[in-house]
Amino acid sequence: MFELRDLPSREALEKLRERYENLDVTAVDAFLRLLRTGEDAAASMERHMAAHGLSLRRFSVLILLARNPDGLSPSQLAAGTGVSCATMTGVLDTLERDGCVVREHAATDRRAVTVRPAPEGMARLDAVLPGHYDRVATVMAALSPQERETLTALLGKVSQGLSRLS
Amino acid sequence: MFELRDLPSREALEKLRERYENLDVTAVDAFLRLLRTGEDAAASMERHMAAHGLSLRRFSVLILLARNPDGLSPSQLAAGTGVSCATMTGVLDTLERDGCVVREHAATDRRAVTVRPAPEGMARLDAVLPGHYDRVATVMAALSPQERETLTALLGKVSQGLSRLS
DNA sequence: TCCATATATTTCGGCTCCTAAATATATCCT
DNA sequence: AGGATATATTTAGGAGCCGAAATATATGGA
Repeated sequence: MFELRDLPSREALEKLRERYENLDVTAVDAFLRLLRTGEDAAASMERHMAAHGLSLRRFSVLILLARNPDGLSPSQLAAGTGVSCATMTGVLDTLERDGCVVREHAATDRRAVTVRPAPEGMARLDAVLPGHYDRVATVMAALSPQERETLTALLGKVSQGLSRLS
Repeated sequence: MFELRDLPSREALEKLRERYENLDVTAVDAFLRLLRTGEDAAASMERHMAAHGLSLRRFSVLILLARNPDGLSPSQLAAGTGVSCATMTGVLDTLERDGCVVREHAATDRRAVTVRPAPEGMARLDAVLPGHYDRVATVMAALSPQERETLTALLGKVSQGLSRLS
């Protein structure tokens, strides 16, 4: 048993290639490592957020609202954090229940809603951010400044590659 | 509005540092790029899997079972794919309902369950894998073999950094 | 004006994810 | 043997995720 959580070895991938000849070993290796590391990074952030009554998604919403104190619409927040409008409804329900945001009907367009930050939301952000930046610094301490630049650039190329799929 | 989905610019991060002096700009930049790319890669895979009646998690379970035709326990599958046992129960419910796996009580230990692959599960794997490997190759075509090695190595360092957090 | 079409948000049903608690079975110690 | 403890899995309850359908409101043209 060795796939995914324990990433497959090069030899295992070579063997799989006998069955699936279009399998590109170095490509799959890097891709699985990316999936795994991204998942672990997100899980680690999620744990820190949970200690302060937030989730990664609610945190992202509050970050956006901190920069836009006049409020944003649910659809802007959905686009800004990468989820569907239907999902954002549920996230905002939780944030509103906890007193982190306020929903108001927009003055001009009665279909639209304006979501504004509430003091509790900004307080949670202030409570969670210093520790968050500490943790990021700790994780990235394993890489030199030059290596961080390289990593950022290579991930950018992967993002470009992903956009070619659609 | 620019955070997270549109990653913040270097200037925006410099500005944030006035407020949070422990913010390490190159670290946060690389970390956010990692979160974003990992999420996009997973979402892209998820879409491909969905076209064949699978999810990323159910796919991972089937991959593990393909290499272990004699079956694995729910807890082994949970550990192998990185979720809790409680979550694995639900994943297996779906897979069993769809005829992709079979659950049997273990002969020796009546608490334990053995999950075995069923023909439908292996058929779905065969249907999904060639296209999957094609997609991975397409995404990674943006990187040279040398760059892929570098990316894998750098992500490995990030994983090490993550393990220092706990 | 009034209807068709477009837009903003929510609701609904299904899957996934978690922790904590419940259930069933093993095992170890006296 | 019998009871405490440990292990394997499931259940319960809450959050988040989606696409599709429902609801409410705007807007543009006949």
